[in-house]
Amino acid sequence: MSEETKSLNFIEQIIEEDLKSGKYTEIVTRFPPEPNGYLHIGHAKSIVLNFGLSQKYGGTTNLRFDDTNPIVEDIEYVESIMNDIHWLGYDWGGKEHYASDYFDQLYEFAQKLIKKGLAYVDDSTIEEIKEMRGTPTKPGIESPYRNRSVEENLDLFERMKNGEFEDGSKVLRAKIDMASPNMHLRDPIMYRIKNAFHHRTEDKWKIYPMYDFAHGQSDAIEQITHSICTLEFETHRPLYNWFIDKLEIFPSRQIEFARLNLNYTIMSKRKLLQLVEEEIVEGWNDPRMPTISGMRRRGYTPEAIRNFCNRIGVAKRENIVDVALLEFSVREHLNKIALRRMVVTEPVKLIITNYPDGQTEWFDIDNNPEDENAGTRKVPFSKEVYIEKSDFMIDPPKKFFRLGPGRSVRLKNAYKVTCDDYKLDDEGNVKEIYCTYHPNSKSGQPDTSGIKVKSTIHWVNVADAVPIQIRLYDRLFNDEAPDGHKDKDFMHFINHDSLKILDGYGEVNMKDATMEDKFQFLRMGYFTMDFESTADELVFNRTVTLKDAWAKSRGKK
RNA sequence: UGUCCCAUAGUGUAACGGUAGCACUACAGUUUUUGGUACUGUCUGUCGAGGUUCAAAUCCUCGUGGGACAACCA
Repeated sequence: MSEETKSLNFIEQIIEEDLKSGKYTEIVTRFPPEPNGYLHIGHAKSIVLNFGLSQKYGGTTNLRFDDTNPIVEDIEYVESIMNDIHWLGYDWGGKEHYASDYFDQLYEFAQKLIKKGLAYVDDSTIEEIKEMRGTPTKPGIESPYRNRSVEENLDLFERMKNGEFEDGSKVLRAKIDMASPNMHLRDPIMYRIKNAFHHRTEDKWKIYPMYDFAHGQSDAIEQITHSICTLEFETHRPLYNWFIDKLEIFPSRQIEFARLNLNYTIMSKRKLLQLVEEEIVEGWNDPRMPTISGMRRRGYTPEAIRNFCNRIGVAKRENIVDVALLEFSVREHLNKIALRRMVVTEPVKLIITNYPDGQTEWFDIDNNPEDENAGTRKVPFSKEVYIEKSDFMIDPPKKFFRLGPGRSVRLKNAYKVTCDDYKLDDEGNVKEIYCTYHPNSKSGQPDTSGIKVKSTIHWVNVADAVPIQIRLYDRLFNDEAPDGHKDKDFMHFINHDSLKILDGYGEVNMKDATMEDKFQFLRMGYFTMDFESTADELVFNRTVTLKDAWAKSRGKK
């Protein structure tokens, strides 16, 4: 709430001016997805922007499905989209809108333009229209059908609607300027004939409006004050305004901002679909996908995604945001809410030779040192525990703080132990580690052992260890800009080691985990329970690693 | 040989004619029973050339670089 933190993006500035000048007393924004695919993190930016604006300034945000192309759209997508938006924490007042709700109104708008002599039916083929349009540097030429009479146009247009003509045989065009330097003003197509089944209007319509003759008009009908879209629609704006002007409808204002790009990530719906179809990933909700559903399954929280979207800002310049910022945003949130648990991902058995056979101690351990309200849990400890394979080295370098022959370490919340010996299996891997423990180093009590340790490691009691499948996800692409190469396809940069599955053990409390619970597996990262978990084996997805100075310094060598 | 948009540390984003700041990253250090967290510090920036002005990241001109536009897609 402090004054000095007030720094507005350019859209907020526009809105504040409109509010201050009295142009509007409250604002109406909209989020207008086409129901032809799943939402991804790029959509999240738009959602957070639009809903955030109406929350901040007072007003509403409509959810409107831009369903003007029945060929590619489906009810399945409208449901997933609504689900994702709700999960992100936004609500659209219970009633979603559809461009298809306005088809009758749009038809009347078109008739109005025809009557004004500003629209005409064109019988040219798709190729002819393309040919006559010219190029950005060469003016187009006018269609021979351009000067039909109002009566003829009205009649033809009605017959188009009635289904008298074949797909592609006619279109309705706005009569503007075939020589305009803006291609979108060269008599843009308003309606095309499609004998297709629409998921909502079913067989009612044989003609469907194009984006340019549906979007702005829908905005006007809903009295959207600020219609926020991405940069590629910039050149559509003159047409958007032309229709408002000629139709004399509510003057929504289109404002464009730069879409989100993330390094090591692709955002194109088409390419994401390819990953799904070629089974590079398991589906739209694969935890490696940048889709909302994928990130949810990966363990991201709505808060983290919202914070990320607010942090990246809104501007008009092209940008490529570092995924590190996304990862920071989840860690930041998960650090505060995730319960700590001890889970060993690559188990090696550690046997405490001087610990009494058959004895078990139960320690009270904090669920989350960052949150005193998180309470404690009881964790058993006895003679045999599992520790992480990577926490022991036969011949450790001097910067290695963990266990090795003759070295000591603290078992988290338990005792300090000193390694006396180890045993290898047939392949030369460490199979068992033998230690003595120091009873007077018991956690929570004055430590009189005199033993110095350089690190504390996590462990899991063997007797009641819970088998856990651990899915470690890495980035899907090895290249920072997988779709930014002219000579190489993005598929060339697929990281084929993006999923590693391990079978580990969790402390006894892991039995109580339920779907989508968030944990920090101590020293390993943040994890969430996957819906593929069964009674026999719990499955956990790694959302993100902890920052790991040790791993990083090793990686450099 | 078009029209439109854009240009600030490595990345993202502020500064609206008056001290170039914030976050992330990277690197150092302090604390730590997580090599986590927290905290401290360091490195690094106004695309170029002119002009206007007491004063320019900001306004103007010209360059340079990047992007969008030629679906009966959105």
